[in-house]
Amino acid sequence: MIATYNKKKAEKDHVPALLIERGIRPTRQRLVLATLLFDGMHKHVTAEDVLAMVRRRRERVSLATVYNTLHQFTKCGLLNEVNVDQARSYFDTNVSAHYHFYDEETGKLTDIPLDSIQTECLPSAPDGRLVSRVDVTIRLKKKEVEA
Amino acid sequence: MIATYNKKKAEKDHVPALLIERGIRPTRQRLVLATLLFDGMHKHVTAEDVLAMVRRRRERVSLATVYNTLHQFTKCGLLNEVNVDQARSYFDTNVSAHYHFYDEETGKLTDIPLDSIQTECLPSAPDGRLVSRVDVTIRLKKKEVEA
DNA sequence: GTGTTTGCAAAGTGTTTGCAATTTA
DNA sequence: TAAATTGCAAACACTTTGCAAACAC
Repeated sequence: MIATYNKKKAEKDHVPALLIERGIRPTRQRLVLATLLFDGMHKHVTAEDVLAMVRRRRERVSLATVYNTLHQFTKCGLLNEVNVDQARSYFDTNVSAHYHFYDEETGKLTDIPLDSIQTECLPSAPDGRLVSRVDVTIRLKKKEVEA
Repeated sequence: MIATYNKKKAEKDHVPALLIERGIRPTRQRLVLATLLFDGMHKHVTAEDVLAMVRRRRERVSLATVYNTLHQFTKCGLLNEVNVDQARSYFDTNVSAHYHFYDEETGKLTDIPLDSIQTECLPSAPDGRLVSRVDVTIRLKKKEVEA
């Protein structure tokens, strides 16, 4: 959460560079999405969220392109996909190691800084596998008791 | 994983009791599913997996009923839903506290006993919320390097 | 110019639902 | 028999795909 991030400069320099240095062509659509997503604030977004942000800015990117681009950004490490709800995909602009609160009622995701959790004693990966990622999700429910 | 579980006895006594004591009517379909799922071996299944098991046994339960029943069983604590892949829902017959390896290539889930992981220092739930569950998934990829 | 990317609409996937017929207690 | 449950098929929500037009280098 870098509150005093210079957004204008980010748009002019960092964003195209971000794509180019990962071998992604900085097309108009990709720049729109990268500018919206990588503004210095961490976000958890769905494809529909992104489309809504695009339209709020009076830009035009199709839903198909939003999906394609989110997956490209994920593949090259600019985004993380978060699996908490089978019904929809969340993408996290915070790609550093951290975990999540997931509010089952509202569907809201919140970051938990890594140092709040102790994860030294993780078992090692079996046979010919490598650990790709460790996902920790603390699912939250209403305080009212019910099962 | 209770290898020497007496399946015949389970079918005759435990399975209907399992449903009745949770206020679920032991209909033919529910008994078929409960018998398949709660045979003493822990399983990670999708709705399609369950339907395939049903047919292998020459039983008849519709896909809609499989879904309804899996959700009922989940609601009353007989199953746990596992969120690892946005494309499909997995249900876990092991409802005790434990975590998972998820093989991103094969889609296979494997249990990790709780004591392999150290989770004392979890942050507490915010505001008016309670922790519903803590999900820990260690995602595995092929050993071959590729980002 | 040439290969890449886009947008649309159509297809696909897993899941849920409406409702008449069936089953359970 | 009254209420709950089932099965089918249609509806659904989200996501992916095929392909012609537009674009980037």
